[in-house]
Amino acid sequence: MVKKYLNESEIFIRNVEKMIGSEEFEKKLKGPKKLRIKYGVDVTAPFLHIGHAVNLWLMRSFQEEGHKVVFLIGDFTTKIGDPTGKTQTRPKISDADIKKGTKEFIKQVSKILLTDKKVFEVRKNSEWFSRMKPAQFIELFSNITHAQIIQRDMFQERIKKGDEIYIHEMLYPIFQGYDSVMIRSDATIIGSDQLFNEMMGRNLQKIFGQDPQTIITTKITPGIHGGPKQSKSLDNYVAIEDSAENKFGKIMSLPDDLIIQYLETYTTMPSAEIEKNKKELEDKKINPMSVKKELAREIIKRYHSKKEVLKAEEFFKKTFQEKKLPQETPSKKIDSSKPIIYVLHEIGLTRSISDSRRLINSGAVEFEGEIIKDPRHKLITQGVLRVGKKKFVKIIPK
RNA sequence: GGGUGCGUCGCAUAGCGGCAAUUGCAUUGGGCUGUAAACCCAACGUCUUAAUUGACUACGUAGGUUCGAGUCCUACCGCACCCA
Repeated sequence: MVKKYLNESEIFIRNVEKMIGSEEFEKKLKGPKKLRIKYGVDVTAPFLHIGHAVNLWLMRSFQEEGHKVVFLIGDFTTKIGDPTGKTQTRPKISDADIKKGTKEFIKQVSKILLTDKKVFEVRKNSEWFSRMKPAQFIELFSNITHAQIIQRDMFQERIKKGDEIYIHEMLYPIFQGYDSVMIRSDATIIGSDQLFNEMMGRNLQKIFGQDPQTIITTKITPGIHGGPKQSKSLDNYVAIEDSAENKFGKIMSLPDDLIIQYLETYTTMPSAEIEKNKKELEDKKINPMSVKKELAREIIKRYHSKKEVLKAEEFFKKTFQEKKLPQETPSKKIDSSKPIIYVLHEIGLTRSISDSRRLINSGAVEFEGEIIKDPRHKLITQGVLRVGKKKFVKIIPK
């Protein structure tokens, strides 16, 4: 156990779920050499939310002690397709896409990680895989047995159900594992879904005479509606790229019973203070809303300046608590001769004209604070159009 | 290879030949609130009309029977189970 390390570091205690190879890890940390931390990414989906950020903040804490994060782009393996996901499709991906994705990814990551060359290194796994000859691949595969691969729970499930397992899917973990060998990874911080693949890394590292990497998995919290973990497709995330205002709003819509969990996972608020909040919430001494505001401030300040945090809160107050309209909204030019029902659809506030009609009928459409009930109403003056609680567009008629 | 059953709006589910199609969840809007939960109401294919007016498109795919087909028939595709 790395009790020592764990006890010293709150970020560890709060966020780490499991650690494999902790003894070696502690030894290495005590040694003179700086560690190499593998961070494998799929740059075809350059999208990070605060759930991903938990891992990144951990990496950051290592960087601050001089350890290096190796940002590993799985460009070669992307072409195979990771069976971890549900989809079987293998999109063809061009070098240009990879370049673009990498740039975007690093932009988002740099909100958290240091990108100084001393502690940040970018690599691609095509560097080694695309140079390997068939014979070398066979040689690599000969290190791993069938039984080792199919013990993976996902494969077991498929076997039970009588579903197919394709050869390339079985090879994927080997590729990902070999990456650890090639970059001489000392540790990697991952979500538990990647555990199997990274274990393969340990296997291969041992075979190739290296110290196996330590695997650190982090705890997962539910998405902002309380259900499953944050993901893009479920639209239940707070993205790193979201504006401060947006982050604030999303956090305020969080169910009450997640407040404490979110404080622990996504903020650096001292544990003692969290404990205090928890108690006061339980005893109903404090309004959950005010704790939630605190939560929002704490999360946002990790990604934005103090000024922006204040601005976001101000925005929230004005817009939602005092029901005033926000000053800053996207603006769109519209054709003033068209009835509102069409305009709504054209500027993307509604799905279809029928949808516009429904929303108008249910009183969801407001212009400058006045509910519009007539679908044929024409917008001839400039102003803010609002649909539902959250959608605003400033319109400029012409 | 042979047999049986099944494929319906995101998921799940109903549908004796007259159906834009039931119900639950999810979603969206309104109310109550703290852009929380719970709760109440409503909507939930597209376009059109002053108006549920009118039209078009939908029940795995393609044909057929019928005034009329999600519902019956045939073939195909996909899925599940059983036999070999």
